[in-house]
Amino acid sequence: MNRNAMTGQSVKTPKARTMAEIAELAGVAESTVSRAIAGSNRVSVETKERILRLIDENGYRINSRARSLRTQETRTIEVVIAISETNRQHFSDPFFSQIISSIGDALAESGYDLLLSRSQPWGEGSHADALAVNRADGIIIIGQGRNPEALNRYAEKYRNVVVWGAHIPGRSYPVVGSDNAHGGALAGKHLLANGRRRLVFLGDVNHIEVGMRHSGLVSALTGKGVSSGQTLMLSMPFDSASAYEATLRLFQSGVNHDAIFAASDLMAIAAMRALSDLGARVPQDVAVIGYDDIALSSFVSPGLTTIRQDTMAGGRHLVESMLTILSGREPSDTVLPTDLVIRQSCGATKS
Amino acid sequence: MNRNAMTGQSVKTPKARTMAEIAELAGVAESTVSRAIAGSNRVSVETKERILRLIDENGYRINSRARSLRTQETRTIEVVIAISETNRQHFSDPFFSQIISSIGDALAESGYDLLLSRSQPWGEGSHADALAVNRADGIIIIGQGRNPEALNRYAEKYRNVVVWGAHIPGRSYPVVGSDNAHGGALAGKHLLANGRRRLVFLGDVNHIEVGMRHSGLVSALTGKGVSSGQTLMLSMPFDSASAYEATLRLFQSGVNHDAIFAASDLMAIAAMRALSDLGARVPQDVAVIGYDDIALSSFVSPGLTTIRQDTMAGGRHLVESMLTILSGREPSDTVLPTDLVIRQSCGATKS
DNA sequence: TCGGGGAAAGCAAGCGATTGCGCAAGCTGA
DNA sequence: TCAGCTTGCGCAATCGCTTGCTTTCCCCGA
Repeated sequence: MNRNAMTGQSVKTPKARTMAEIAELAGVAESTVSRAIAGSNRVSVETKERILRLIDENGYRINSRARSLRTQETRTIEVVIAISETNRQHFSDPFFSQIISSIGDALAESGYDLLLSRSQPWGEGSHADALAVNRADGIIIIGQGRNPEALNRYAEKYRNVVVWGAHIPGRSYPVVGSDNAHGGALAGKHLLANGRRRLVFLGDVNHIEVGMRHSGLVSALTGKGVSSGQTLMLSMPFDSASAYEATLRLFQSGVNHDAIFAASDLMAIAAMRALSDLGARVPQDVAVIGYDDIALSSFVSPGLTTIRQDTMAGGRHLVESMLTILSGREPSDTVLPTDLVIRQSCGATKS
Repeated sequence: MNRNAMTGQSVKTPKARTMAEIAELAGVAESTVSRAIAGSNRVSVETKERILRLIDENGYRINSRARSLRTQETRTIEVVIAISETNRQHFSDPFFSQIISSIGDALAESGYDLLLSRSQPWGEGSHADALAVNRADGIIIIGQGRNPEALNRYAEKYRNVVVWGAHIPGRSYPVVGSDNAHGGALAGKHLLANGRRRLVFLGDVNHIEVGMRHSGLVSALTGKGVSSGQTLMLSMPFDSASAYEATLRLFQSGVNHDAIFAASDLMAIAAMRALSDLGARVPQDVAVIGYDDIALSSFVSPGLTTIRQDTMAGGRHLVESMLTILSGREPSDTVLPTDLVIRQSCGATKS
């Protein structure tokens, strides 16, 4: 540590911690300091400069708790990621980072701070819930998790809740989410168009959004000469390792499926690796299609064909909805389009 | 929106917003409510239960600003990611998510909130800096960025700053970081051991940590029969697209390098894709080694050999250092070990 | 000379919680 | 019966800042 060992003093110690101390140093009242900081023109230029200089010299910073207690706004939005243990979708899934990143950008533009939380206030700890600290102006929840009812009750109790997820009927909160059923259908049609008939779906269908992707897939397949028996649904957590192992086991067992639709790009990439380890070629032997379109998907080999979710737009819309609520108006739901992004992992044919 | 359209009432409106209102409802004083919430045994069990029930019924939540103003602790740590535009390392790089995730875990264990920030308070806006809002008990900074001097000045002025990055001599803050020079050397030795002699380094050497990886590489090569002229250093931003294009251009131009050392796994994966697009085989024609060991690296094909940084330990140490400072003790620096993780992208020989 | 008016700064209330201290009621034992 | 203790709760100050309302001072015109 280099804390000015020469003098033995900590050079970091600010001399003034409160506005009152700055006022004292400047020989003015607290209110004048407050106005100087706010840039009020009710303070003379000289006084203002003197005060700002003292603030700088002393490394003084406004106490945001006191400030927001007085002004009645925290200018903070809490963002919580609904990751359950059984779910196992890891926080470091780039899908989350992307959406958090875009939320962060949108919030910053509006002058809001982002409080990142990993606990789920609507969870079982109802007591902790009741006493939960009211630390933000609103809460943006990413994912409805596996307990949408509890989330629903939570949103009914507290206002200022906005959710990324599926447009569940009867919910009590505004939702921003992409059209999962359509995404699933797109994937199904693309696989069909490339001559695939014996499909595998990889993902936890109890996760609402994933379930909708699956049913979208199924609906695209019906009446197209694909018997439902030909489509295999492998329910599993949301992580790479599960996808890798499931794929490995499935294809080792000698089945002859010719396509995999994974609930996330991360899972799709892991599945491709499993196929490669088994000596199966992608896309010649097995086509693979993912979901999300994370940045990396264009840089794996073969490039991953996938269903794109516009996370950037998603983040922006979530923040927009929140600001709408905070301003007292009625927010609306948003359905983001899902697009097919064709790369190489399904063959190059356009659907 | 489903706000109880039947009755026209918003069922969400809590009836009591402050402790005083709860006290009123319960027929007790505010102090009693406060003690009931805190679980003080100076309140009778019946009163306590009555109060807690009212709290629950009314959806009351403590105002954390008022609370922390009084108690003098915010229980919040700000985490800022030092991403500059020129740098272009994107927030959604899993390296960041991993470290933020582990910081979040460690903070949660200690009862702290995580305020995620993307602006750099030590940046050029010195005026904004002086007036910066003091919203957290401390600040954890990920990466020293490209302006370590400004960061140094900032840390000199304010206390409670902990940084992930390189152990720069003369810095005024505690650092947690991995041994980049050693990591670079490990990569160099591994490539040499696999018979590679004409290396390419991909990364922005003005980024301090990357620079140290590069010099570690160079030092491992000297005296090993590799003339420095044989090693190419390609300075570029921290993102996949740059790495892809640089690799494509380099190998299209007909050079015959036989190994790539990339400053991050994301870049390495993009480089592999470029090689694959050019028809070069990894590892037979060109070996590729990355840096970070993100989860995905074991799921790309071929598996990416890389230098592992222990981000989990990193997050924990960062939080530990911060708590040490907050408790008034002297924090110490941490150097995390870097390990070689051998997969397939350099050939399978152990070094 | 004096009053009006405007600029600059101060006073003090109050945001919503915590907490040391004080007080009343009830119980115990002498 | 009453001092003394325990139990349960209320009073009021306080955290650091913002802001409506005054106050002070100075300049200027009548």
